[in-house]
Amino acid sequence: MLKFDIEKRDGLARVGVIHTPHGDIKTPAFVGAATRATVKALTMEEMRNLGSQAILANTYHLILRPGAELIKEAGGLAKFSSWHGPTFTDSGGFQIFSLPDVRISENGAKFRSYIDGSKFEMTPESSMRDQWAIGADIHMAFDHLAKSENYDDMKVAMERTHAWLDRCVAEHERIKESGLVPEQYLYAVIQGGTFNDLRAESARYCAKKAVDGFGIGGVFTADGMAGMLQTVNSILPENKPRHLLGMGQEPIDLFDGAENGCDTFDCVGPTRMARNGSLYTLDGRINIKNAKYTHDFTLLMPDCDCECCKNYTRAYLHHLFKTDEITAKVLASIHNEHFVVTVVNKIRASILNGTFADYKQSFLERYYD
RNA sequence: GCUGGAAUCGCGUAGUGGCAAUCGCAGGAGACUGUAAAUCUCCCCUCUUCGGAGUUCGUAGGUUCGAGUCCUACUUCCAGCA
Repeated sequence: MLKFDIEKRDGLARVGVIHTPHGDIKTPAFVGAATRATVKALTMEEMRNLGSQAILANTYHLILRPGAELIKEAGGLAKFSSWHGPTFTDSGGFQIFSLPDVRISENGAKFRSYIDGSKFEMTPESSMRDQWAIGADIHMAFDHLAKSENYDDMKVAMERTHAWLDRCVAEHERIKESGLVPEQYLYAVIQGGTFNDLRAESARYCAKKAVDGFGIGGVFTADGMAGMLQTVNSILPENKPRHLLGMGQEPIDLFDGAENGCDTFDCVGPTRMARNGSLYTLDGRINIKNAKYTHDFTLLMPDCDCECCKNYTRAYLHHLFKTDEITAKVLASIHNEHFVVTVVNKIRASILNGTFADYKQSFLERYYD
């Protein structure tokens, strides 16, 4: 069982430590999205320097290239990527269900590689085997995402996710008992969309399973998220960590998530925003490509102690983006990733010292005007 | 000096008798939440009450119902020959 210590609680919110074979994660924590075993535009050294505690890679992308077995041969995801710290893998369910030509059955999903057209089939069992081969500390169960926000589609997706969870747990246990691999852990994934009754049902179902933690999936908008998380996290057992899948582009998601009992987050938003020139500041996101920054010789965000903000002006960053220099994306990614990691770290500190509500209010008021 | 060729929105281009007129770049703005995202969308002659309205394709004439497209002259540029 994955060891998770809770140091302090404040309502549903909690401060804790997840002890993984590759090190501790002080929670709440923002986990870097390293889909193809890299955080786009950043080296692992830069990720460490900006304060990241863990990364999350994607099983779907990695089985297409370079293949799960190659990562196993390299000694696992942490060693292969030189991250060396705690790692997660997402199951690939999210990607597969967004593919145009995918054939889904009770057994799993059939699809073709977008790289060379070769045929693939992903099942709960294959996802578990691939995740064990990739060797992240924490795996996500292979889940089924609904085709629409429609209630009936959501219910079908949730029920299939539950059926697949049982198969994931069985396969996970089977591999674990073979005793031939290092310690790895499994999170169940909760579905149910925007429907609280389905979310509650999904949480109750997953809560009973022999898993090490929970991923909360299928959230596409912050609307209603806080209430949904209250429902789900009130049901889930307290002593296991909860990961909010894919949310964290908007700072309010991080506050709402932590406040309502989520321990870790991952999101591609910060680095994608960065590559597209949208940079976080305490006063909201700015588009550094805008003409008004041409002569702005102030630092990007003076209150920030990342490598970008300690050294470079807005005018310089503007210039790098306008000339499409690679360093534009590097510096912007360092900043945005540091920004969200730091926000969550400060949320942690504020829960510890009892100032969370004040911190949340003052941050959000300034950020969103 | 002669002979050919070319002049189209900031730049480069498409357009050879019937759309303010193609595409790219540059420029302006927006989007992005478990990443097939170094991506995508919109605007980009002028004015606009966003329905339209006006003025355009080196300059000046001409032919034609109609000209960026045909004819003449001029101007500028390019190539070749002197």
